[in-house]
Amino acid sequence: MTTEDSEDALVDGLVRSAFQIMGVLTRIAAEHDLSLTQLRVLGILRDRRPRMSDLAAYLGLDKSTLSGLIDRAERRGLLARAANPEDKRVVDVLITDAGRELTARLDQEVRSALAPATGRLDEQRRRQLAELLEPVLTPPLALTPRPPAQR
Amino acid sequence: MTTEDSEDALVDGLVRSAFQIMGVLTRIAAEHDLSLTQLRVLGILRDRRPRMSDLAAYLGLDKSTLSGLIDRAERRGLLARAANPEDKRVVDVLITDAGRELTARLDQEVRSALAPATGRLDEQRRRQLAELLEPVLTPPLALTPRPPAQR
DNA sequence: TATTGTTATACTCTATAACTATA
DNA sequence: TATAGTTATAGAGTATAACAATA
Repeated sequence: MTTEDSEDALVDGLVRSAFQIMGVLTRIAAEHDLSLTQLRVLGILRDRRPRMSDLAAYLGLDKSTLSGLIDRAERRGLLARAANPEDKRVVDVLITDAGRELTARLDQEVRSALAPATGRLDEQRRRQLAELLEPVLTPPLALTPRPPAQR
Repeated sequence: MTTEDSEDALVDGLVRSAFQIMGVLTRIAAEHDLSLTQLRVLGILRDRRPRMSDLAAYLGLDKSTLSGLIDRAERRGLLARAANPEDKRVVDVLITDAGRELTARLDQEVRSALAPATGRLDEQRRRQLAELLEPVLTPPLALTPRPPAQR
């Protein structure tokens, strides 16, 4: 118990914190009739306008799954589909003003909900924790540009 | 961007790491035909034998949801229901030997999958990160004992 | 009466397979 | 032929409501 490997201890902590964070995100999403995935999509679209297939790949979902997901959010006016002029097969996804407003509200609620937890560290430790987390994080896949050659 | 509040930066990092960890857990669970929740239940049952209602509350799920979840895992022989002698209404849930073996394998796969990420920190920093994470973590609800008075 | 758990129902999430349109 | 996306279908996850058994 006291003999735990530093790597094991870190994985335990990361997994526990992941479940805790997901619990908060899931609850807040549900309070706005959103699924966790929809909340995540809104967050992604805040500063990106990907095509369906790239978004699906980024989320690790099948294209067909994303179709339904986008359908439901589009019906609620949170995001929209748009034709891609360069390739008529492609459908781009973008956030609407309503979606952006909701996302800002969700973002605020998440920060408030986590404040009691993050507030248990002082300013310096918070910064230190964020810094130590950085190298562990996978860089977010770049969804935006589209290099003409490889793909 | 450089002017970000330390609390905001920490929340961003925690949320990103949560999605990353959940991605790994979901993939590994799926490779064994398990849902993320089932994987989590197996992990919980490793050292606990809760009643249905407590497990549901701990997971933030409705009792009816848990019934189906336990049904499917029980059909696969990973866990079992048992009558509670003290209260005939109660159903306890426990892991089977097969469930325990699978859980150990899953645990190993998770650690391997995360090794490239955690390995980006040296021994000392790993320990430091785990320590800083500790105060942020909600203590896991005690599922085991059952104080006779309150509850 | 209140609590524990299951069942019936309905909707969302998810993947696979088959399809259409475009490249 | 290959790629992008949708639709049809089916199973799992989820909650609400109604119910049975027990307290």
